[in-house]
Amino acid sequence: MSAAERLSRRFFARPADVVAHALIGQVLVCGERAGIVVETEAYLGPDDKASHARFGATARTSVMFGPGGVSYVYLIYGMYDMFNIVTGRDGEGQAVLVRAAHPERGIAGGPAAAAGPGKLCRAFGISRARHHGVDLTASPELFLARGSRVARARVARGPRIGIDYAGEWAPVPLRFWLAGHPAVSRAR
DNA sequence: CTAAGGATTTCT
DNA sequence: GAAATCCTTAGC
Repeated sequence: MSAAERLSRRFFARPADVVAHALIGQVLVCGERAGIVVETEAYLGPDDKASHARFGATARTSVMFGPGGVSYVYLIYGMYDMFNIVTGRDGEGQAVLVRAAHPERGIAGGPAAAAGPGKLCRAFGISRARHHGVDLTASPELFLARGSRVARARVARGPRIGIDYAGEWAPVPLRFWLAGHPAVSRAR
């Protein structure tokens, strides 16, 4: 078997909604652990009222305004890490949140171990302390690799979760998932 | 259903 | 400084 093909800068340099869709079916690798991405959400930049980028570049969000292909990991609700990938070009402030994965290798806890963004980080061992601001196109530990192709018809899309405060942006369908996969969040 | 939990941001 | 907010999960 040939070495896994790592996703390149070019892959991540596209708009967040394009990357979020294209990430479904790709392989997330963290050390010895790996799984197939089955749910993502796109955050389009400072104008997107649901995005952390809506306040501009702050101490927390500065990496969002760097080049695509870099990780953005933050803490939510005081206890859960969220794994995001910056997309687009330098300065655009776009990112994709990886919400769920199908465990493939090295992950304890069964099929549901990476169902949900907080559980995904725990299952893969992704932490803010060690994996924030990592270049996924260069890191030997944390990166994305090309998975088997997923037919477009199998990728569903709908509104993002937990962003009711985002006004006109709340209903915009920027969440993507593998249709019918058990690890995908239930819509609210 | 709701409590827990800590950081971030904005407001006074 | 203080307080409200928060892209969640586990446990009643």
